[in-house]
Amino acid sequence: MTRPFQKVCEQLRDAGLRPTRQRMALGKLLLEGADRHVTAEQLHQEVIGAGMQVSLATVYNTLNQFTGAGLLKEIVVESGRSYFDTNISAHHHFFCESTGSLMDIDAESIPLGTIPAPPPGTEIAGVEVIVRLRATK
Amino acid sequence: MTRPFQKVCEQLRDAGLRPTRQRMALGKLLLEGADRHVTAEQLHQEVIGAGMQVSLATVYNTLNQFTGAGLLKEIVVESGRSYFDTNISAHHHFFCESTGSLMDIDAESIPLGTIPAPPPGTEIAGVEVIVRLRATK
DNA sequence: GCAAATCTTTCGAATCGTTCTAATTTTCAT
DNA sequence: ATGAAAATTAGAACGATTCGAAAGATTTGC
Repeated sequence: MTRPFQKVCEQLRDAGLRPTRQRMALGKLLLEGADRHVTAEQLHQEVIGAGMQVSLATVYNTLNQFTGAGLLKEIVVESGRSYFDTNISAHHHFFCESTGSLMDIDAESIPLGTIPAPPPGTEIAGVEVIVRLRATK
Repeated sequence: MTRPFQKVCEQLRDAGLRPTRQRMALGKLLLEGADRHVTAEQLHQEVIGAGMQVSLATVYNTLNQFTGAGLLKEIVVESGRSYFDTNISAHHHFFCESTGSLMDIDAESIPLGTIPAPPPGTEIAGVEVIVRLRATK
């Protein structure tokens, strides 16, 4: 039997992040199990609810570190709120403004034609498609 | 000779907005001339610099009203900062994270394949593509 | 093993962009 | 002109995020 959270631990080490108690706690919530979209506040509630002692500032720090290390993707769909996506493969999103919910769209589901050449001195870092939804009345 | 700002005035009336002094001042900056991307703070500086007396709160109110009336589009590319685009036709954007600058991409330049059907109870309100750029070193 | 050096976490305060509030001023139809 | 309705204002309030300094861990050299 392998140790339970060995994988998370390795992911952190590979990313150059020490496997501290709070990073492991957040890593367990984010890096195992199904893909999810979380805000810092949601994740803080969740980790507190699990009986772990982690400050909101550390949740922010950790989300930013994970994102910098490529373990998460940040998604910006509303000014004033950041979502973090545990699905780091290239893909797109539905965003429902009325409910604030995000849903993944596979990259292949929206074939993109050629992207225009970027301006001189820049290169393309990523292409994201957001399909905004409204509730039908 | 036609009166200079008649067109802006009509646009406001058509949108159901009274052509007040400050809305006219902002309308002149936004609704005539070339397409542009502005933040509330930038626009406030600009209108103040032009010698007009307009509060920041009014700039925010007006940007939101113009957006609601379809005279502007709001673009979200960074959490914590909203851009407003005077180009209201369907189109996409380059966004350079290092400089914070936005550039338009014609809708035809990025042909989108079929968009997956939206979840039940929702309909597509819009599709936006953001091509994120980084500076080449 | 142990202590020094380094990295992390923490909490509260600070900051940012934005919205709200209540009072004043402007606009428009009469 | 007059009065009702709408708009503007300054500043307070707000939520999300970041900062800063001190306290707490972890690693490294010995």
